[in-house]
Amino acid sequence: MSPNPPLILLVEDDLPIRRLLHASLLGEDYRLLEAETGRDALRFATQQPPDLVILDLGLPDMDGQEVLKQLREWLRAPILILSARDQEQQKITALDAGADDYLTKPFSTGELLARVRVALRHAARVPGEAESSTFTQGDLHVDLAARRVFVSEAEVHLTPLEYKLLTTLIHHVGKVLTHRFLLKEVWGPGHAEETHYLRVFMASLRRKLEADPAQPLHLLTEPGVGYRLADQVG
Amino acid sequence: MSPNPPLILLVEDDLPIRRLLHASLLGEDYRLLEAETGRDALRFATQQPPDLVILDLGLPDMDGQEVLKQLREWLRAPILILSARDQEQQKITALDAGADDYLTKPFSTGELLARVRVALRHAARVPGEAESSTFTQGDLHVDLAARRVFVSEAEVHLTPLEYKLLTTLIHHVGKVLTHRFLLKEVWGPGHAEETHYLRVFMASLRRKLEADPAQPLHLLTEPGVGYRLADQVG
DNA sequence: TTCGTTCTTGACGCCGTCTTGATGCGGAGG
DNA sequence: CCTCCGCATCAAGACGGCGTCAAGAACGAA
Repeated sequence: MSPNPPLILLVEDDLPIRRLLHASLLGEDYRLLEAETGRDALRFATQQPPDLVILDLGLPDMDGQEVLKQLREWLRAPILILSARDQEQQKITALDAGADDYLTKPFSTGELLARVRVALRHAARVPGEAESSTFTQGDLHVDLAARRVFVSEAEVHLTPLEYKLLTTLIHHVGKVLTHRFLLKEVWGPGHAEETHYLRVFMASLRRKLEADPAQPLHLLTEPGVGYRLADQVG
Repeated sequence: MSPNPPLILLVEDDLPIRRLLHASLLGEDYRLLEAETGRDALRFATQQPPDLVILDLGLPDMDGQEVLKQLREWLRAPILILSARDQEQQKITALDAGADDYLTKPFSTGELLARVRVALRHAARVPGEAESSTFTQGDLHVDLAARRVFVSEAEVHLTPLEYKLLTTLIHHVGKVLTHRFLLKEVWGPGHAEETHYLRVFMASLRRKLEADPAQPLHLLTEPGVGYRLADQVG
């Protein structure tokens, strides 16, 4: 899932229903993108890929099934269909075209929200795409999902701040990060000036991660500026 | 998915409906396992873990919601609920308890089959790892389906919260789980800050599961972060 | 109701982590 | 040549987190 509150694209031309859904969804800490037409829906989805789509089949400008197909050509996020009429064949067509769920109006918002949770739960399981959850560089290996660090196969224990500092460097491999930036990220904005902390913890990290802490291969000092995590082992 | 035709566990006590579903499903190249009671359903699922479960909530011997919960404690396969009555709260409860879809009788078999295809499509993405209802690590053995725990062949009794805590760790073996996460999972979102609970229960679990509770081999502490279940015995 | 089990809550001592100060080194500039 | 400043390293103390014990509260079964 993208950044924290999941982004939902709501495609619905009927104003009262859209208002209702708007209220229900925002009450649950989702971010919302609203479209009234199929054309808008496709454009919005491209510009800002949602984590879930709620799609009304009865749109003014194009066939809902067509919108569904075009979205499914590239979008992996779950798609939940709304429809005014309870036609079996339409349901089957939509579900086989890649829809993940199908609700017939009138529906209860409680049920809709529950089905949204189910769909997002599924999406969370699908791995792939998102950043790979491990980082490897020479003899250094970090499993970000498990929060574990290895040097040449041997596990190394890091304290919370050591780990936070290391992952901050990992998220910007190869780039020089200033003292101020690192301090803000790891210790919080209130400690942006305490460069001494950095020295102590860089020393500690080097002792644990570098073969020769005096000749670091990974954790490099940029004099007068900050630190950098090497993006290729020397 | 297991060997080729997916195995579906059909739990339904009403004979006419079971006959109907039997015919529909076999016409689509699925393998079928049929149960009339909740007890049978749980037993069959353990003996031969299915790729999908179709579960009628109205069973003669036990509450369908309870069957759902017990299955979900260890089974990852999608579960599709059937119900005779269209009660909103029941739907929401089931979906939040881990059900993947919910159909109200009477339903069309065409729609059911389409929803089965959707569910299996989802499951297909989750990469393999043969489903197992047991967990073993060194001298620790847990039968998730039977809710029983053994240490070196000897059964150990765990209280409900101890067991929930242990299974939560098992579901993420090798990963560090934060205090907040464990508290939310075991005690509910309302108690995410009461880290003291965790200490008490980890101590209690270690007393029961570890040879030397002061030198735990399974239940490891990550100071300042959380706990981790060792994925290989030291 | 009573009994037994489980969960909650509090107190206390220990240990790991973070903070902080002291010291040494080396390069740049006067 | 000396001084100053930034960087690295070490060590000690403060602090909060962690494990443990135990008593009280809540719950369910008989």
